Amino acid sequence: MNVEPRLNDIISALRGAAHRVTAAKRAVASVLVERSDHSTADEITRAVQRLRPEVSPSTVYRILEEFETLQLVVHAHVGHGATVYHLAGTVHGHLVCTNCGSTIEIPARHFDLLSGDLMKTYGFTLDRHHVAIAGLCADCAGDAATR
Amino acid sequence: MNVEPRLNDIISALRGAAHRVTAAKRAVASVLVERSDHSTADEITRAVQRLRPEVSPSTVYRILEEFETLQLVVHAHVGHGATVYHLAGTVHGHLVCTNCGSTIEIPARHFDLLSGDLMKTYGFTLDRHHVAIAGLCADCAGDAATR
DNA sequence: TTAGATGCAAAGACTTTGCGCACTT
DNA sequence: AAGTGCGCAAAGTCTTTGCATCTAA
Repeated sequence: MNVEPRLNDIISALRGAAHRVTAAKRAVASVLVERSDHSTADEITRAVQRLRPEVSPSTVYRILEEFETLQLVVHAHVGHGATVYHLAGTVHGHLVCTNCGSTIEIPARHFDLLSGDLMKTYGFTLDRHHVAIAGLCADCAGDAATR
Repeated sequence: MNVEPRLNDIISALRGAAHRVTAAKRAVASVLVERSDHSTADEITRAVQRLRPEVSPSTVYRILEEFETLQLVVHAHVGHGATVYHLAGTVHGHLVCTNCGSTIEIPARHFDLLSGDLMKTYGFTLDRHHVAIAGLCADCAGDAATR
């Protein structure tokens, strides 16, 4: 018992919002729960299709969008690649290496200072769920230095 | 005399790197110089075509890529939309409102603390040119509060 | 002269949309 | 029974690529 609760939370949220609970939604939800990391719509689709081969990509997109409006899921844009999705609740930022493409998740508290600064200076409300910072990861920076 | 210098700088950089100087590159360069703000490839293409209608979008993409490798231009990904490009030299970050889509340019110094923090904690080298922070601009945050 | 650049058109990657049938409620 | 959700296929947006031609050096 460690993934079940979240799955049921999602189902409950759907019912609570008077949205229908379908096989496709269950499958997407279970995939999101079992993959704690970020996934592209394509990765999610392929994982869902292992459970239910008939589910189409467009359905996955529609379900992800629905889950986002219910605040069950958040997405982020990490550089060139496709949009990535993950369950809400684990609020964090992303460091994306522009060289090797790897993504590091970091706790939201790293953005506390910046957040306050931007609010004070520009009245801008930073969205901690959605932050993606580009740069070089330690490995790639090292490579560059050695090269 | 205020746009000429930068245009010539670009031409010089091309020559210095033994790259060819063509009409299309001149047109892209002059468009980049006259638009100090960010532009998508499509906007740049349309502006270029006002000068030289025969220039194709693919050429613009290729030229932008070339200019990036020469560090004359940098790009950033601002949320859902297309990649935006601007001349290098004005190092800054971007605040992108997820509600109205507006972009605010902010000086790189806002990222100094975060940058040091990420380096210390993760060995991650933040790319100040490329940072796009999502959130709500002052107007949209106000609207949300009022609504 | 000749390597590199361009224009055009086609292909690609990712995402959205239209439509009729199926399934949840 | 009623209406939402789904699968499929087509369209859309942004970007890249192949190829024959043209051009800067």
